[in-house]
Amino acid sequence: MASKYLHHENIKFASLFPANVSDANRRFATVDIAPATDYAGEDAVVCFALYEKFRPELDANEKLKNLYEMCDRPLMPILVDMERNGVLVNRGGLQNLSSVFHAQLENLQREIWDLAGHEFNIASPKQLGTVLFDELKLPENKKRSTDADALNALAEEHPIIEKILNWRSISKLAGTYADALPKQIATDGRIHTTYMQTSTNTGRLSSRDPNLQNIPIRTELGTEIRRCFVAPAGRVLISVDYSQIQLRLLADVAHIKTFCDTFNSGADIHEQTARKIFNIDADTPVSKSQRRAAKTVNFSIIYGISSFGLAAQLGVARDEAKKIIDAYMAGLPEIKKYIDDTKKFAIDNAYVYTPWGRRIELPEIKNSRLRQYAIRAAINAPIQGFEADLMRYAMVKIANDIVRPNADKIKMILQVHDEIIFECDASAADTFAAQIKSTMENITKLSVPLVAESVIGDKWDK
DNA sequence: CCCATCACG
DNA sequence: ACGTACGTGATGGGC
Repeated sequence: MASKYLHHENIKFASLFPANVSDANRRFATVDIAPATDYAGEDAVVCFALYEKFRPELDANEKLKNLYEMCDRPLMPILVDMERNGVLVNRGGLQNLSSVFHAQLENLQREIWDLAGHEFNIASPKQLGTVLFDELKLPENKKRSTDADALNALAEEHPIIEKILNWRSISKLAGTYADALPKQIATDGRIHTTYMQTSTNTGRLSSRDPNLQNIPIRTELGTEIRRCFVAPAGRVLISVDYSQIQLRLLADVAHIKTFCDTFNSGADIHEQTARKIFNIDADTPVSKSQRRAAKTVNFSIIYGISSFGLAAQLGVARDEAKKIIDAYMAGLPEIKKYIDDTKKFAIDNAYVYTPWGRRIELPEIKNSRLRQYAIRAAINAPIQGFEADLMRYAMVKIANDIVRPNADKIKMILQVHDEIIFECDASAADTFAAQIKSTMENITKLSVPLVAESVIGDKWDK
């Protein structure tokens, strides 16, 4: 297959004609790619200033059209540029990791087979289930699941569990990244993903062939994969990400006074939440485990809470989780109102809006079997969708104001939902990083500050 | 081809 | 009584 970045027309079609895009979205594909400088001028600022005030006299279709003109259409040529730019990859680094991973997998496999008493395919959930539940007689869960949650619950039961978990995680890193990514490196030494602008329900982008929005970071070994994404000699990578953006947007969208106060004062939102749900006074320190639990609770709100789900996530009894939720809701009445109002709107209309007018369809809310799922999606959609609106507009503004006028010094190369990554001349990195951070923080004015953090390095390992 | 699993935000 | 956290994409197993 020819390198797609050499074929401009193919990139355009890859970006705009995703195979699975609905007919309703195919109109996007008919738009000519035009220079982004044609869009998002003063009109856009006025337009979004109106959105921020939720002006009821603005017609919803007019808002949607404006959002398209300001955020979605001008983003197309920017995504084309990002796909053409690609990201430089350290092929040798990935190959070294691959060798290390496969050696570790061999050793772990031998140990696992010894403990099981025979050879079997560890990657097969069916065969693994037979070994764990039938032969070793470990306690079964209801679906005989062998996923990480299920295995962690069995960790004390048998030494084989820890080794399987370890094998699984290394197998993932090897198969999906260390082995697969080198095959995607083009003749210029770079990986050129394809960004999908119309494949998510919320307005986020997605990335495929390969997906560069799920490069590992959460484990030490995973970070080694990420460190293989590099800058050429004399250049650096700048990563700028929004800090806790979804919780900030929830605070704004749902008008949660105490959240707004916390963010405006610069205090730690998860620590404040811990004080509320565990009733800790201002003079007593919040423990790490209390803060971690509070963080889980805050996220559970964004995703649509249930005491059962929270109990599973926190590893506590269901009535304990219910007590935590009750304490939380009692201290933050606006959250209950936001959830109730959003739920009612979604059930009545089968869609919800973001503050900037992006309309997110929820047809499954009419299906009694899928309704609960759709209600949780409805609670999350205005927040995740608003994040997407802000990111799209930030990308348009940064492309217009910073990247295009300095195309010889800086390129936008990646986007990962709340983060944008640039490659630029090392000598100019500090200046550009400050400009980008400022553009992102001032992309709109909300009742909470938006905070962005930048990291500069010769590798992508913020 | 679907499913289970797991990488990311 | 029921099921039970939002949004994605890639992989290998197994029918």
